[in-house]
Amino acid sequence: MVLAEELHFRKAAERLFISQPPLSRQIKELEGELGVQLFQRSKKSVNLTEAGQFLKEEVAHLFTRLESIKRKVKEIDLGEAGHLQIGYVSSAIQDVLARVLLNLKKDLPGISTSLYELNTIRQTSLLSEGQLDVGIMRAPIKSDQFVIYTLYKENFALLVPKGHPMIHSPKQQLQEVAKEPFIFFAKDYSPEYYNDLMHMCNRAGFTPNIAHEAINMHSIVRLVEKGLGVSIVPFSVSQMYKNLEVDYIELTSTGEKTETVVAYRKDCIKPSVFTFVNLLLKLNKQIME
Amino acid sequence: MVLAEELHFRKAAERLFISQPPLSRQIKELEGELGVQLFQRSKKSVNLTEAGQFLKEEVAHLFTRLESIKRKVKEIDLGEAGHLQIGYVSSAIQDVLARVLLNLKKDLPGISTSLYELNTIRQTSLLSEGQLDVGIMRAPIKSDQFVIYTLYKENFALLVPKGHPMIHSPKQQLQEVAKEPFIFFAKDYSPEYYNDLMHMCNRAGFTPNIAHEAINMHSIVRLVEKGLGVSIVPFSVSQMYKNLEVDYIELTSTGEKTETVVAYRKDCIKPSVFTFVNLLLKLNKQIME
DNA sequence: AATATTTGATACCTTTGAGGTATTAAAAAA
DNA sequence: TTTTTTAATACCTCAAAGGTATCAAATATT
Repeated sequence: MVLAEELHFRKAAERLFISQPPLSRQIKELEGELGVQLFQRSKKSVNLTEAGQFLKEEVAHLFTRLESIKRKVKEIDLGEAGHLQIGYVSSAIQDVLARVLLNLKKDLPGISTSLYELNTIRQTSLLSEGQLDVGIMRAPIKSDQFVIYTLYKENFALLVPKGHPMIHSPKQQLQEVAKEPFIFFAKDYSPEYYNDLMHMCNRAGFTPNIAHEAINMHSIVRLVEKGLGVSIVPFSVSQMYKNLEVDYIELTSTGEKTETVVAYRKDCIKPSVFTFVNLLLKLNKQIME
Repeated sequence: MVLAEELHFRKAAERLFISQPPLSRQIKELEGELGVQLFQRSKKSVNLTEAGQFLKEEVAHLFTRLESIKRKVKEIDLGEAGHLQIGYVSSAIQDVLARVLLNLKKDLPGISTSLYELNTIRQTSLLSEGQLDVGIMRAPIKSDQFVIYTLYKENFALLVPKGHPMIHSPKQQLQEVAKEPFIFFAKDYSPEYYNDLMHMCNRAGFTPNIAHEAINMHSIVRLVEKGLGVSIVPFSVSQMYKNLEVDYIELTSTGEKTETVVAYRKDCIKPSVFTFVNLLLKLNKQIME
């Protein structure tokens, strides 16, 4: 390349900080290896042959490309580039997640993401298989192969259709809806969560009449809105569905709390995962204050 | 690359025909140079990091690209690829040229061409400057810096409008149109050719009355067709404009001939030029027989 | 549980080949 | 004619690529 630019053996050798003879030899060897004459030499001048001209242009492109690859490799290593497979539960407030993604897009455009709405069980298994890089899900997580950070703990809320008599009741205790049909998360789909709710009801002294089961938060709220029953949901869900015809009654007295966490594999070595989780924790902290 | 494929130092070293320790060192040096960890090593397994995975894919592309570049360089060297700047005079039969280009397109798609209709003078100067690789033009060429091959020698023909009385004349000598207006190639545009025609007329005992000058063959034929005069053209032109309302009277008795040649620079080193000229001469010979 | 085997890393030695020096032949400049 | 400049050649030197021996840790085998 340098000789192709200089078209002068001595000057090219100078630029390469070597002496002229080794350069002459290098070029000869290259031509021998390709089986193609690249330079037209005479005592008075050195010129590129057509093949040499072509090779010079192409190799210049290769070098440019190689440099950009090296830059990107460095970015990936620093967690400034990469692709993330992210899972989240439907009940998690998507507010923080959306902010994180906007921030990433603005400051670290090298990081791209794929998002999957998945329940906690599915997320843990996909994380284990390496199909998922990060999961935003609901505690407790039994496995010990994950690094887990709490995003927030919150009370549950009783979810009732708008105009339900209980909102005028003075005590607002869970027992008051013991006789009403309940809408739960499907048991085999999210057993931990199912059990949580069941225990709450039992402690309140009744076994709920489960009229319907659903597999995501949106369906539950819709069913309640249509008057098909009541449900118990994390209180933050009230932020997600403000404009629907439902009411939320925070269950402060039960003492039960639910915890949303972010998790990734202990043996994770994708730098972008750390970038993502750090940003998530930072923005989450800001929102919590 | 080999380690990224094998994910096993010993096996990779084996494939590279070196022992394992130097490979370990090479990888360590590469990682040091990039400042990025590419492999996740443990005693039980070797894996690519995200950065390593990216680098592997990109470098694989670079290698593929490099191979295709080497192939093309070899093709250029063998005259099987390249780009040719070709000049030709408007009076040359384009039949051979068209056949050459079709043959090239079919058998040597790596060779692309740019065609320029130019007079002999312009072609010789562009050839000298290196703006043109090959010229198809009319002899004589004065310069000694070209390799020149004769394509064909031919008689001139008197070009007259269809129905001109001379076609019924028994002798068909040039003198018979001495009084008629002539259409010539512009003198400063193609002086050699102009002089040729002038000498012919002089030898026939008259000085032509030049009513119009034109700068390409097509214009001349059109002007004659419209009855604006007569002209003298190479006989092969009759093959090019068969369907126009003109007649050609071959001037066999004058003894004057015109020669079409192909030329390129003596110091030409573009292999595709030789491919082109050889093909041109071969096809021309076939046509002449 | 004990032993054998396999793995990548380390230390140190060997040798190849990249680079340097001296010089030449030919062309260009003085 | 002399001097300078250029790329090529011959030969030498030494750095760096590769090899050998070995280690420590993890598996596999007994």
